[in-house]
Amino acid sequence: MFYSLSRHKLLSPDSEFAGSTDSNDEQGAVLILDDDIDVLAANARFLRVSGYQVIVANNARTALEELQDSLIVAVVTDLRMPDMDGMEFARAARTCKPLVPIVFFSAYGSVPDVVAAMQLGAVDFLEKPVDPQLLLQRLDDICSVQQGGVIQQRIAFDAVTVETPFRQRVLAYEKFLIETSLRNHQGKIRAVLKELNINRRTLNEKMTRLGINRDSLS
Amino acid sequence: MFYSLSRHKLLSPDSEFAGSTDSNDEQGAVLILDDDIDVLAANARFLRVSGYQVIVANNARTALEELQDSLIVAVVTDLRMPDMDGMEFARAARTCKPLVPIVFFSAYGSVPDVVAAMQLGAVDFLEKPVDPQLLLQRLDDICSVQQGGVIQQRIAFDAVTVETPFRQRVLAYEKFLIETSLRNHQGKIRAVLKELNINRRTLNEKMTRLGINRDSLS
DNA sequence: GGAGATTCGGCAAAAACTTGCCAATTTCAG
DNA sequence: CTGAAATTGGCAAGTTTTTGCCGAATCTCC
Repeated sequence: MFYSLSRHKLLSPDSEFAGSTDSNDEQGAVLILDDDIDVLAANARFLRVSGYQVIVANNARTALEELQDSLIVAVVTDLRMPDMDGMEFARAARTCKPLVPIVFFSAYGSVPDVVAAMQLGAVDFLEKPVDPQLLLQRLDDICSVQQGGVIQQRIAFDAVTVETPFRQRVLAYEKFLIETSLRNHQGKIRAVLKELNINRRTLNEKMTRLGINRDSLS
Repeated sequence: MFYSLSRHKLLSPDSEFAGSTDSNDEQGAVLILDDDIDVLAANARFLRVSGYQVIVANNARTALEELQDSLIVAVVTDLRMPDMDGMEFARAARTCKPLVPIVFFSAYGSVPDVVAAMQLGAVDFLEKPVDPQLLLQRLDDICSVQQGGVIQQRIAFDAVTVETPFRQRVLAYEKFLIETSLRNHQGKIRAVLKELNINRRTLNEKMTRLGINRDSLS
């Protein structure tokens, strides 16, 4: 349904995957989105002091641009905002970076809000005012490629795998694994080889067959 | 880490998967757990009238037994309960049926509660008093193998696939797909063949290689 | 500008996987 | 208990995938 497979060639639409960084490699930044500039600044400062690269935005549009242009490993966003709210933003963010972990926070989060956010693939939902320590904790979790990150990936991956025959599902999964690994290592084949523990020649072959392009991964 | 792979033989510990039914096949029941017998009865009646098979339980222990013994396609549980609460119950349920979709409901659900439930893989979280129509709606969604169900499956599947080399991940995924399909069709190879659109002989081979046993799937 | 590291892809042998055919077993409804 | 339907597995031919080897094209860091 999403892949037209002709023997050896897997033609796919362009897919977009982003993953958490691999700790010891060079890292990307955390994107914080909040329309309240004071809160925004405070949180950003705290995270910076704690060792994170931080990019701030006080409106969804700017945030989406940053997401597009910069290497973002996690997004923290307010839920209530004028114009585009956190949920809409997250939806938009998902289309360009299906895997980026998103943490919501809100002062008036209702149960349905939280459910919706989580179903959208949020990693967590914090209550405002945000406890900096807690936020930090969550980000650390995320960056260690744990829990949320995984669920995140799944959701993006699932979009491809419902109602598709076995072969194609497996191929899509292989593609997903390789692309994710590539992202996690900024396109370094060497690192992917090591992480996936796979023969170099085989990886090349698969990439060709699955139509994976080392460069086209933002 | 979970699989010791020796060339052609994938020796695995026993794995447990359960999935939503495949609509037109014979169906399982919905398990409702609530310590308030009146509410329990009301909801059960409503769902029965709406065409569902319903099994009720007013404590977690009984519910777990039912989950073990009966074919349950979805679980609806209260969050606050004496003894074992909904969260604990869900955790226990996950160990024996990692994939069964669980819907929570609670009168006093706080944001952290909801987050925890969703991270545990809940499909939804409804507020009490539960709107019967809404619950029905949700169950219909679940039974059509949509959203939640998928996320559910992923979570269970993930437990196996973090930090494992490529080959094994792919094999584990194949195994997962086959086992899931088997479950969804009560072990009918015929149906699996059709659903996965795979050669009969190939399926047999894979099952042998992956150590899948048609029977050992509760 | 150049040496060493990294990545790519052609080729061909080896290994692994898929599948049709056929017969044996098992399951299930009467 | 009996026959049809469902499921399995041995074999062998046909395909696809995996890999080692080698040389070429790039990239990276003095």
